[in-house]
Amino acid sequence: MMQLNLDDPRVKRTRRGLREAFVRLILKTGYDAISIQDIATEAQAARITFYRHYRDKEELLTDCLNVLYEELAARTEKASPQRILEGYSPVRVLYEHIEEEETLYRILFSSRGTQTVIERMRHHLAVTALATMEQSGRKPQGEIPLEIIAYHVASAQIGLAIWWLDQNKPYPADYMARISLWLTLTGLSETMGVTDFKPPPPSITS
Amino acid sequence: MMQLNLDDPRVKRTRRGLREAFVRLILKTGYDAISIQDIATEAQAARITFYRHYRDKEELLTDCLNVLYEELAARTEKASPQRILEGYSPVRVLYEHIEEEETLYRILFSSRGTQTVIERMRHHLAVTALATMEQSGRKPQGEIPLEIIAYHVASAQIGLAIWWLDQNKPYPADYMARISLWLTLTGLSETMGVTDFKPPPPSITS
DNA sequence: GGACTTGTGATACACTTTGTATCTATGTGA
DNA sequence: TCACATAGATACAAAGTGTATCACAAGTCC
Repeated sequence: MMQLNLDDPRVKRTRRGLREAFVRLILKTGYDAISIQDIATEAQAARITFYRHYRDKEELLTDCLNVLYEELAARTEKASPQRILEGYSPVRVLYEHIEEEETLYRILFSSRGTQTVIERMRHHLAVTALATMEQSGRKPQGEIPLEIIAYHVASAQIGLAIWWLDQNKPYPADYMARISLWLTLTGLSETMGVTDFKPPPPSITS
Repeated sequence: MMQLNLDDPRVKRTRRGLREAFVRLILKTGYDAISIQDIATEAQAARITFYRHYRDKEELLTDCLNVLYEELAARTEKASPQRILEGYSPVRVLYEHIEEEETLYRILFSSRGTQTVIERMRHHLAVTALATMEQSGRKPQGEIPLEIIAYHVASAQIGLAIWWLDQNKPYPADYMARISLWLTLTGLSETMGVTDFKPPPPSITS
């Protein structure tokens, strides 16, 4: 592909048009059903123009979603340790960003193919955790919905396992399983021996 | 598509052939590069045979990976609350299963398109968490690698956010952010008021 | 403003892939 | 062995892909 000058206003206009058209189409018909021609038509551009800018749909999608990563990364920078105390934790930044860019995040998170299986596994782990908690007959601090706790746990567990395999299993499976269980049970404060900072148990009102 | 008798040995043979051929090809060239013809050829079948069994690649992929979910779900059933004490936690089952079916899990977890962006976000959150922990100057219990803790936290946080959006935001973002932080810090034991059971801090030797 | 450069649009083409139809052959179970 | 369900071979229309060429329009620079 010949190099285009990304500062040229025509290039910027065209690319933005393609990105926006793509997002509209994904929301309307879903990723897989879209052809290059569809994107070009929706963006009121020639099909060949698409190929001048992107190799395929995948590349355009990445271009669309990269802004999310960059924005999030930039904002998270500012969430320094001290400011966590004031409520500026990276988690909060994440949630705020999702609210702002909800459309793009929906596309990002919308399960494509493989994802559905992971999703079902996570759901299963969550349901299992939920059952265990309900059987214990205890009530959570601050009336936190058990469902949330269950998905927190399941996400951490599946996610860590994915990381582990991705890293080519740098530790024994058995060791990982024990750590995973330990971390979900005791949390960071205990693990890191932090006693000075603890947020209040969250409630939906305060 | 006309219904096929899944008990017919010819059908079973054909489907297994297609599944196995597909897995081989994915590992060799990656999902996207594979055409239906490729799969049929690799499975030594006619292309039309593919269409008799699956609507498209996606459906075949799902068929390939469903066994993972079903196996995992079946095994997790057996991990009752009492047996967690003996080490039969759902997490352990997950890790063992991954070790057994490593090839399939690799395919399942291999990032397709959208996933890479989520992956980068998760990585960023992990790095942020890592930096915070390092700045604190504390050592974790039992010498747990900080990297693992970081990815545990990041996975839980991203995962819970995905769930939240998926459920159409049943709680305010602010509330979710506070819960997410609370859970990662304090863990299940404290949240659920469980004091009677705590596994020992994991070490790589024991 | 005028000349030059660069990006876009229109058209065309070869090629691949898809999804279906039709007919024949072969394996399966009663 | 016979009826039937499934697989293979071949063909075809339709859609999509990726590239080439040329004319035109929009930006840039003096």
